Amino acid sequence: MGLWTRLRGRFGRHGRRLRATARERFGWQTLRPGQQEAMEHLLRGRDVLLVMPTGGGKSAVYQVPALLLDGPAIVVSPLIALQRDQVAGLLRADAGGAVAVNSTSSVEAGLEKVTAGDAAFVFLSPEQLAKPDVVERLAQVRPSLIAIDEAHCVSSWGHDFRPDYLRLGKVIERLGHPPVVALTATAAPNVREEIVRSLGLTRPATLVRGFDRPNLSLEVRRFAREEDKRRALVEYAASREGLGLVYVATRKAAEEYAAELAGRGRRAEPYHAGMRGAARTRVHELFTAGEVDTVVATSAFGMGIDRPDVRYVLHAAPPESPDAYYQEIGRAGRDGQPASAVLFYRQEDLGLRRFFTGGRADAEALLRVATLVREHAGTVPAGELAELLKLSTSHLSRLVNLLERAGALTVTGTGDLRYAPGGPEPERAAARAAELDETRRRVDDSRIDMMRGYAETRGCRRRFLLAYFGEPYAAASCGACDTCENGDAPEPPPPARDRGEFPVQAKVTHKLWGQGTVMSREHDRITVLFDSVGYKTLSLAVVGDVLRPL
DNA sequence: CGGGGGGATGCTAGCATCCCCCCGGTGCTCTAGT
Repeated sequence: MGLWTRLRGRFGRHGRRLRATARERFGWQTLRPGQQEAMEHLLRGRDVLLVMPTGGGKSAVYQVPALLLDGPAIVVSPLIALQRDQVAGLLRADAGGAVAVNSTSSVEAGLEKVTAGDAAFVFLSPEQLAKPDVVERLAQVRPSLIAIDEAHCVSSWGHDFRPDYLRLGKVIERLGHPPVVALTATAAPNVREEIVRSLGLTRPATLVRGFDRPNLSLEVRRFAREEDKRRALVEYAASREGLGLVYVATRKAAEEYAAELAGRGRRAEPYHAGMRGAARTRVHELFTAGEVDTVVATSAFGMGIDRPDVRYVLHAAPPESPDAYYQEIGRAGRDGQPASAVLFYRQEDLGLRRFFTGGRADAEALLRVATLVREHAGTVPAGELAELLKLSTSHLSRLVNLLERAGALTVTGTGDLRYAPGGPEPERAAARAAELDETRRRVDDSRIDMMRGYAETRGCRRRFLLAYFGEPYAAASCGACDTCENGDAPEPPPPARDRGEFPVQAKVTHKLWGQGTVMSREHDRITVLFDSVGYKTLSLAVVGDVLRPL
């Protein structure tokens, strides 16, 4: 029997086994096309990147195959609250046990449960997996697969806030690289690429499902004065029926808006990371039970919330990227009924975002780390180095991540630092590391530019967003955004046969900015995503000599 | 990057203007003390 025939035979059997397992162990009567396809890839040992909206059944994609493979499934999850919810869900099913290994209970006890074979699913944060002994214990039980939940965190948090996210690639290697599935609700093409690169996924099957949300109407209201914007937003939220979310930029604003809405007789609650744990839990529960009209929150509120009937998501300030914006407005209208996403926009509000992305890696600290590790022939425990340099461990991790990418440092299996044999001189390494950091900063900045582009476009907003995510949108007008409705939207782009030199998705090269990909095309300009500087919108009239097809 | 608060100045005794400084978002983990 030829290889192809055998493969096809196994492929067919997988489908039936998967559906049977889903039905018998979890009680799911059907599997959606994207789900089953992803599961089949995993069973055949292939890595998967799955982009699917929340509520689309992403968790099922690793849960069902895990029961058909030997060994426990490792699930990387960013929040302890999410780990708890997932474990509770699995314990209700006939799923072979589940445990969360984190600081809220004994790590040792959790690991023992895993080694004893009492857990088919183990949930951990990237920080737990940064501990060599934890990874060692998990390697011994030979995991069946690894799932990275909320995989966009690799890109959005890995560089500064939670640097252990950038170390997951090494962890996957050390666990023997079983099939890996990275799951996220939204990710632009370059974010997808970064996830794949950073996790070290090999030839992953990339599945993107359910991106457009036609029931979500899009609107931007522009203001010159903060005061006017505030009044308009409160007016909107106070007069609206149904459950709503208001996203604000600061904790203070969350308190103020919530108080103002409460003053207007609404059941409104603030939510941000500065509140006590119990108060946050309370708001979360009120929201889940539908016993509140509006939650006014910073970006802290979102992951793991699951109500299908959110009728509006308002933004008192733009978030740092269309990725974040789409994620936040995506929490509205999951039931398929009409819902609204309104951005209350002032250009000045982008300033705070620019401040947040503006932080650069300390060049001097990079050099000191590189120099010290090099002088210390052999390995240096990261903890000792952090103490010596008076750096927090997370700050040091951030520097180490950059120096590692610059080819200067390696991190040993026991978590110690070593200068890479044949690596560049510390000065060159530090300079290269600073450059890598600067590139990331430029790309982050360009995402803010794209957020501004969304807010200020006179074209169809839906087409703008979908183009940003690399999703073609054929219709001339979506009919459900403010620009389409009030007739501002200009002519749709030229038809496919008149695509000119730079069609969407074409690879191009720019004299200054190097390689890029055409993301969208209007009648007179194109937006290109460059590896080195991020998104740039270029006028076709003047692009002449500097841009060429690749 | 932009907004808000506080203090000093400035022109004429109370109020405007300026400048400077500070602040701003996401969570994990480990430890010490109740």
